[in-house]
Amino acid sequence: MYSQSEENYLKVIFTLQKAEEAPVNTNLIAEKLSTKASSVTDMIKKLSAKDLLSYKPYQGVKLTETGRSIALKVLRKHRLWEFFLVDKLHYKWDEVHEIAEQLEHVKSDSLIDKLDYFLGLPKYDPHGDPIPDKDGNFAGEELISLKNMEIGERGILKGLKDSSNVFLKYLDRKNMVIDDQIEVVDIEKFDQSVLIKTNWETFYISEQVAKNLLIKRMNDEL
Amino acid sequence: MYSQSEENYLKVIFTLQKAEEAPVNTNLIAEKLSTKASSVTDMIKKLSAKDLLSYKPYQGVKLTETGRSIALKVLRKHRLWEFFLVDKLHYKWDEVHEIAEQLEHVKSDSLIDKLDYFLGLPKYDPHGDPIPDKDGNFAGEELISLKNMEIGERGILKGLKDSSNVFLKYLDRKNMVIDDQIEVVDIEKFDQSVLIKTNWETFYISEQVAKNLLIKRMNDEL
DNA sequence: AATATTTTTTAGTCTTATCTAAATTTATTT
DNA sequence: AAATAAATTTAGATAAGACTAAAAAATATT
Ligand SMILES: [Mn+2]
Ligand SMILES: [Mn+2]
Ligand SMILES: [Mn+2]
Ligand SMILES: [Mn+2]
Repeated sequence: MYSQSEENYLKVIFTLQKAEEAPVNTNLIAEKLSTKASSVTDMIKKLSAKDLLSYKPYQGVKLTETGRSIALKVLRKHRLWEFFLVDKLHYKWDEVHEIAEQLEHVKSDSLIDKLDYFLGLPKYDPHGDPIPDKDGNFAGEELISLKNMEIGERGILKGLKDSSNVFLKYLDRKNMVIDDQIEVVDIEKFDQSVLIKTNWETFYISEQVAKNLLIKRMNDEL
Repeated sequence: MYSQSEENYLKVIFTLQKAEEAPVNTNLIAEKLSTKASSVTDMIKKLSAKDLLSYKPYQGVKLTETGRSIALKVLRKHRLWEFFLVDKLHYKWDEVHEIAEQLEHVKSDSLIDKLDYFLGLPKYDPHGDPIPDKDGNFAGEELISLKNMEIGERGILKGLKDSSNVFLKYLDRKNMVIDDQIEVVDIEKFDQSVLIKTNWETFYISEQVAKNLLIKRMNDEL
């Protein structure tokens, strides 16, 4: 069994490792966990001694297979609980993260699989993030940032790069939800803002917003 | 916000205080929490400094109103989660306590009320223990121990004094569940064992078992 | 190549919650 | 009323996880 703190480190390192390919550095981890670099070094040593990650001083860390599989389990729990909170308790998508941060640490071999079944084996959490299954396999669709789409292309909003509450609330105000169809109508040369057309309206979003929307391209042949 | 440890102390002191009326003594708390008396003294001082209980050295402790209301909240959470685990995830009643011990410490003002509503505002947990409502009010029925019933009396099994897994499994083997009707057919003079009649069979239970079954008397006029 | 800056690690401290062993207080016997 | 036993508290230690300040290593700049 691993402590809450250990689990949080593994989870954060996993997501950082996913984003950048290189070894994950101390300061980044510290920032994501709102702690200090020295604390990170301490914990890194502990996790390294337990063979959950490999670590060369000053060279950053990389999860081992064991470390990765623990991180995936925590992520699975986090996302399933988020789904539960939204789908069954009718929370809004910007209200569930903090609660899931706590629920993800509940220890029980059977609990999460029973919850998964109860929820109908969902594939994505309320923010469009894929939920790893029992064996740690993701629903692997390659999503691209809306920023990388060209004029005329269409796709479906499937996930978010940024899931901060302030961004979630912005999307709420724009009435944008996961699974919306989106078409790129125009891209403003000056500031890279994007004119998009949803099922209901056509409006501009900033480059920063476009960057954080993950789209599943629609192949027009289907 | 209170730590898990603080919440566990308050909860245990509350239930002990309920059983015996006198101030709760150190050793009892230590035993219930599987810890040492010296640790209990330490924590007691901390809780006393926070005005959650009153404490005179060597004289045991008594919860303050604040302490009591926190204990009730924890109990409410514990029992609602147990209900969720049995009713929605289909756990058996002897499998839920350990998981609920963890879930009861999840912090969120809205979560437990939403869960309560989702579950249909249940009044009793799977072991027949009353679930305090939002304002800390119990469903107050006075239950009596089956041991105190007389020959010929009838009643309904509504709760257990002992909810240990070994007892719960015993009841499973006897096919006894909450809300069963029970009639006292005879009481053996020699060892106080009780011959009871349920809807399906008639059989003997030991005095010790009788002591731990809580019955709602059936007033025959209704 | 030498210097300056940034990143990371080490050293030492703190808090929370435990523990063991010893001292103290209260309760029970003789 | 002593003496003995039991319950409780104190004293001192330990472990996890965090922090600040200082040292060391790696990068970047002149
Ligand atoms: Mn989240
Ligand atoms: Mn999410
Ligand atoms: Mn329980
Ligand atoms: Mn219960």
